[in-house]
Formats: sequence, structure tokens, C-alpha cells
Amino acid sequence: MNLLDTARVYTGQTKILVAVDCIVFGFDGQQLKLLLFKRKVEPLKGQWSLIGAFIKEDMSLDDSAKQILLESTGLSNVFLEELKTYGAVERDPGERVISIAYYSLTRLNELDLDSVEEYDAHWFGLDEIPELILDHGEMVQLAIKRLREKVRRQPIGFNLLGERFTLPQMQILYESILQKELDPRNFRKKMLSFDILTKTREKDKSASKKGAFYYVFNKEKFDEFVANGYNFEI
Amino acid sequence: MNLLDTARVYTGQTKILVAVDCIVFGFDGQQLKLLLFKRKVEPLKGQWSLIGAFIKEDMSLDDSAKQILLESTGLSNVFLEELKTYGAVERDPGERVISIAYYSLTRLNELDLDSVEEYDAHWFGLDEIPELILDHGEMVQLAIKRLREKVRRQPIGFNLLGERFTLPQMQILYESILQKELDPRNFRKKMLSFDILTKTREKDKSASKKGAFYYVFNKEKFDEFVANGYNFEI
DNA sequence: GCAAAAGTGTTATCGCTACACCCATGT
DNA sequence: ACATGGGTGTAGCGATAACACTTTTGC
Repeated sequence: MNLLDTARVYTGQTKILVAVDCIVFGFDGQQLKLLLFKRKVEPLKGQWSLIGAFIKEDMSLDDSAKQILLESTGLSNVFLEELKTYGAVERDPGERVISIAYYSLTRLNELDLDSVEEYDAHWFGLDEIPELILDHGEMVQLAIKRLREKVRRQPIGFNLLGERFTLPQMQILYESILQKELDPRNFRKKMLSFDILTKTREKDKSASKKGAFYYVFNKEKFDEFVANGYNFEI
Repeated sequence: MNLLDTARVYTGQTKILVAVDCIVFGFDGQQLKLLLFKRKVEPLKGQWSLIGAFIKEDMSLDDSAKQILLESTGLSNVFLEELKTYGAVERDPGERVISIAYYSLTRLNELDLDSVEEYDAHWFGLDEIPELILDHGEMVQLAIKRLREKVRRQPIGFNLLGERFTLPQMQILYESILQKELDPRNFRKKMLSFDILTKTREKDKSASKKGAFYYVFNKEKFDEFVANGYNFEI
């Protein structure tokens, strides 16, 4: 008897609708933002919601999440990680749906900020998040909490910044995520001590007259750092 | 129709089998153990596996996990937490099954050690885990990793000990989880500093002539500690 | 020349680590 | 009396946190 015969045992079991919902974080240079979508259809039309979709027969959870993100933001290759699975029986008033929540960190530019509006979507600051359908509000709160814990231990903040960035920009990002001010001397010292940033010769002069040097993320150093069992802590 | 449009209607969406699998940890006083079950039925008869079950229509994921644990160990009110959801398309060769893995920490006594054998189950030391079916081995490895991280930051180790315990017992538990020796002075100092243990007047004399004082877990202090945004680190 | 942000060093404190001896008791 | 595990204190080190001034340059 081979493995394929196991199918027999599964007959008679209940099948359930399974969905993926994505909490999409972005950073506009000033604060951390969350991408939400307005439902275009009844029921709950006009209410704010995370982006999500049902799982198709032939697609893994991770791939479904990736595809949702690609379709809703045009971005691929972004940081994407499972958050938690929500499975209360009555969580969806229509019919039972089990939802696997993912959160993602994306690089956001001015274009994105406006273009999403065409899809009835909007980037919200964390202090202006509207009421969300179902248990999406709960998902968002957990994602924020998880992000804060994670960003202190692993250098994932980079995913929210562009190809190059200045240390003051990065500090603003961290302050925005952690919701507290950081000392610039200590922040720079710490961040540079990991030795995963490379200084360039160019400066960003948009934020000051003196200008701040651009740095780029050094993937080789970073991988080495991870391989050695990293110890990142802000 | 692309993914973004699918939310509109639940009819016509694919329903999928959903299961819960439990990684059950126990501590026998010497080492951390894992509870595994031998499949009694074809196919895969005789192979080791985690305990699991399909989700029923009217039961939440958490409740399903609790029930599985109750049925397989007789224990309720144990530490139980979601680990990760496994959703690769081909992970189960029989038919597609999405599985939510939970891990639990249980109090284990000599009785349990033997009685589980009746159900074709066995407690394995972490260094003697046999090959497991499907992706269960992966689940176990992740659970061990998560437990190690978690036990350093949150005092969840208590769940593996009985009502009362001595500090040497507790140290052995932590050493067993973290797989490294700890200094007794530093360990006691640290553990007592959290102020969530209450010393009793009784001693455990089973392990030494001098005897070691029993301590009990102080839930009030612990809750207070948690409420203040705890900061537990071993 | 001045406003505005970038960039830099030192000191004090705290927590962790490492380490060795005496205590209580059953045999 | 001795063997066995229980229980304790301290000093050194490294990491974090706190803190203020100089530099650059566009206006």
C-alpha cells in the first residue's frame, strides 16, 4: 500500500474556506504607514479592510501571500512573514473562513502613496487607523507588536528603506516603529557596529544644508553576520 | 478573475482540509521530552507522528488543539500556543491538508511516562527523536527553536514543572531546554530577582541529604510582572 | 552670519559572567 | 567522618545610557 491510499481516510472530513490576509507596512520617510483597502462590494461595502484572498487549490500559503502583495502593490521580493492564523468559528459572519495573516515590509515612494488611491486603498499612519472589518484590527495590533519586537533583534528595518539611505533617515524609521526618540550618537554607534552598512560618497541634501551621507546595505556582510548567529539589538 | 476580486463571493471558492498538529513537550525531572504517537492504521502504520486531527466545522483552532491535547494526554489547562501554519500544496501525499502546528508544555509524572504507551505513544528525549511523517520533523525542530527563544524571555518554563519545585530542579529544566550548563549562583540570583517565586518551608530530600527547599509559583506576582511589561531574560 | 541638521567621544551605571567555599544531612 | 548535593558573595568586564558641542552649507 502506498501513500496515495491515504486519501481514503480523509473522506468524510469537513473542508473549510481558507484565506490569507496581508498587513502591509510602508515608510514614507516620516512615519510608518499601513496599507488598507476599502471594500468595493457588499457586504461591508465601504469599510476598511486588509487585503486578502482565498487560497486556491494549487497554491501554497506563502505563494498566495506573495501574489496578493504583488497584485495590490506591484511589489515582489519584499519581506513577508507569517503572523498568526485566525480560526474562530464565527469570525466571518458570512461563512466560516480560517485566515492566515501575514505581514510585510515594503519600500514606499511618493508614487505609491498616490497611486494606490485608484484601487480604493490608502496608506494610514499608525495613529489614524480606522475601524477594520472582522478581526483585522486585532491582526494589525499584533503585527505592530511583532514588528516592534522583531526590529529590535533583527535588522529587518532595511526592508522599509530604499536602495540607499542616510543614517538620520534610518533613525527616523526606527523611532517611528518603536515610538520613542533615540539618541543619535548611540544609534549611529550601534548601527555601524554591526558592520553591515557601506558608506557612499554621495550625500542627501534634501533634508539639510550640510547633507547626510548615503549608506547602502551590504548583503554579503549581512549574510555572514546572520550565519554567525547574529546578535542584533537596538 | 484575479485574486483581488475573489473576496466578493464565497461560493465557488475552494474548501480545503484543515488540521491541527500538536508538539507536546514534557519534563521528566532530567530532560525535556517530546510525545510522539505511532500510527496504528495503514497507511504509514507504525511510523512516528505528532498527534493531530482535522478541524471540525464548529470548533475553533485553539479549541481543537486543546481537545487533542486533552484526549491524548488527559491534561487540560496547559500552556498551548500556535507555532506556525504549514500550507505547502504537496505536504500531504494523500490530499491537500493545511495544518496549524501548536506546541504545548505539560507537567509530566512517572504515571504519564508509562501510561501513554497504551496508546502507542512514547516520550522521546530530544536527542532520540525518530523520523517523523510528512513535515512533522520540521515542525518539531521549529518548536524546539521557538521554545529555546521563548524560555529565555518569558517564564514559561514553569508549565513543565509541578505545583512545587526546587531551584535545582528548575535549573536542570532550563539546562535541558537550552542545552547548556548554567551557573547555579547566577541562575538562582536571576530567577529569584523576578520575585515570582515563593519559598516554602518544606524540602525535597529525594535528590540530596541536605534537601532543597520547595518553591511555588506566585501567580499574583507573575501577573503583576507581566502587566508592567516584563523583562525576563535568562 | 545665521539657521538647521549632521556628525562626533567620554563617563557613569548596570547587568552579566566567572569563579570557590561552607553547609546540612543521611549513611 | 565522609560523601553528596544545596546554598551563598564578589570582582571584573562589557554593554548601554546619558550627555553637549563643532561642522557644514544654503540662504
